[in-house]
Amino acid sequence: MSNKDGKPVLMRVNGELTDLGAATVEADQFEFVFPEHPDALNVFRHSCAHLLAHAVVELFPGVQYGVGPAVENGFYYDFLTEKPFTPEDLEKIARRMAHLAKQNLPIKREILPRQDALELFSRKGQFLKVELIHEKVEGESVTVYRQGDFTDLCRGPHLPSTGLLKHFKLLSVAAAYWKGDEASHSMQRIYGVVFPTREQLDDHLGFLREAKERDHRKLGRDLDLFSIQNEIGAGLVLWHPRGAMIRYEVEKYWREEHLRSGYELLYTPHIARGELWETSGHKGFYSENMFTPIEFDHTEYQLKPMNCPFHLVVFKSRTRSWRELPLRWAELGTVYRYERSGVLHGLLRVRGFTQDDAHIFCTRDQILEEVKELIRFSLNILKTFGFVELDVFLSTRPENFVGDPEEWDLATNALERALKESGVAFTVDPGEGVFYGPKIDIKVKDVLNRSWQCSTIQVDFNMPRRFDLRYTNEIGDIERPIMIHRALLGSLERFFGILIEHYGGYFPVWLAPVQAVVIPINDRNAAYAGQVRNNLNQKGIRARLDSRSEGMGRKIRDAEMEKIPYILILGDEEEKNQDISLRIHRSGDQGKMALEELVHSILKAIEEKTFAKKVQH
RNA sequence: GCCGGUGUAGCUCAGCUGGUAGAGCAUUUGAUUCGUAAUCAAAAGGUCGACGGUUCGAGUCCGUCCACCGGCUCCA
Repeated sequence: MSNKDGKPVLMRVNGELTDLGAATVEADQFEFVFPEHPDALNVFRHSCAHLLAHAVVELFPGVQYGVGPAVENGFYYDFLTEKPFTPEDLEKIARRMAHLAKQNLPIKREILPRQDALELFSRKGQFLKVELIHEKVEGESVTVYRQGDFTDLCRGPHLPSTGLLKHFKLLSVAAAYWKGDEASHSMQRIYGVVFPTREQLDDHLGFLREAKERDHRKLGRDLDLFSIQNEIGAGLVLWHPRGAMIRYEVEKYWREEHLRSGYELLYTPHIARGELWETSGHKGFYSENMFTPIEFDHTEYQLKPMNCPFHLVVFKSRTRSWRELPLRWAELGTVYRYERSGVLHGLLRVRGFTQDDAHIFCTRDQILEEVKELIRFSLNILKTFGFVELDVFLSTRPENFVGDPEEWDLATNALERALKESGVAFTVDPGEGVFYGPKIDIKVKDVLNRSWQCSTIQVDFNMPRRFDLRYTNEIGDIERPIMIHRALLGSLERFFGILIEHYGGYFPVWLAPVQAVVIPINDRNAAYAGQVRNNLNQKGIRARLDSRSEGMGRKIRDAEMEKIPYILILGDEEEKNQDISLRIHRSGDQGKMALEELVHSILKAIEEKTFAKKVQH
């Protein structure tokens, strides 16, 4: 079943992965790489992409193959074809791949003179490859890999033979542009996964199933949290009572934490005059994402895509002293951005959303401390939601930028130092900064180890200049403040989507829309059950009474499916002793206990923002 | 926006080559009063995504649009 037969599949020579068959010269360092080694996985993927192309070329004569790399979770290969592939085609292709793998064809590296390679691919009608050689290959020799009758332009390395590719699955087919260019050919991209062992493949397919089960669009409907409907419009979210409850709790926590950390809150309108967006520059560089202006009273108004201009205008509303800085202003500001129809995706990509925005106005000298504080603050809040593993990126000056390179350096150094002094590991993303300044991005990892962009911290010299912001410094001179933009959760909609998937719909008690359900076993117990429910409500616990004329089993089942953390079951025995029987979702029966004991436990879980836990007697 | 796919009851899905719509779950009502994941029965529920066309007749064929899904590109 597995490849654990002790045979190496690659070599590492002087640190570089190479084919087993490669001629070795003067190796200072040399080791064999076995299938189980993580380095081998990308090669498995890449070789499997070749196998895919091999099968497609055999089955569909006339198809041109483009590029087929290994990617994060598997591999793909792009094909230029008259007719798009159908799901049945995929099955057929997979069968052919298995057949070719079974033949255990040797995969051979060959170096051809440039001219020969060009002729070879021209003869086969593979003009995309000819294009690639012209564009990408420098020098007079071209490396190709050959397996059976199939030859592909490739740098390698590859597995020694196709026989190792046993555990793969083709997942989907989608369109992609040739070389990512919208103006170029539309290609058919086939995605697949491959692993050295059956076990790993099964694990991965299990992961995909799990991810599908957790899809926030499905859970949002099943748990009645939110909807997005045609009648309202694409990308516009309706928060149903249960989703709204969760949002309310998130917002409450968010506000409390901000007030505790020296922020003040702002509220600003959803539209503003067109001139504002000219001053801010958004009309110029952001117009693609802005909705068409509205005109009334001979004045143009614009639905806001950003909150920052409003905050700048508040800053400008009177003179500011250095003694006031830093000013930390936060707003849950709802913005509207036009997104191309094809990119909308549940709560993760919408057209109207509420940013948990904040702008910090400070002096140059304060940037470092403010950023350090922002990092601490962000990590602390993300941790509350169970996001402990993070990927942090520092994005530096892009090619197109505004402002003074010296300011850029100042800001970039401040960000870098803040990260280092905070002891946060990070990766530099060169040239990925916003045009007005460098930024720190924080991506959280959810329970399925998937990465989601949430927080962003951006230093901005540009906006304060455009709005001519000033403050008076210690010696009475006028200076321009620096602005730091930051979103922590990103947007409430997006963050909600991430939370739903992270928790799989099983929210911690403080967020659970319904925290407890009371189930009377018999109509005789209905009055007592009502009392218990009221008692819980009075303690601030969101409890519901299930008084339907249904069996207990049914009510329990429904409560479990609704993912209600605490299920209280009351029959004659409980009523007699004035206690309750507790069931915790996913954990089952917890036995009888006094109501006060349970209330205490629930309130503690709410307070500590944890999941429902077994009660300690 | 682009490429491909999809759109039938609140949800999941049947509906053959055009002849006038069906199941399970959910809902409502009635019966049932039950000890840790589905009690029984009945009823109700759809201008078949929208608009236009072909046809004696369209859920089914054609066109346009809308939305959703998988991607590309872009992004909170």
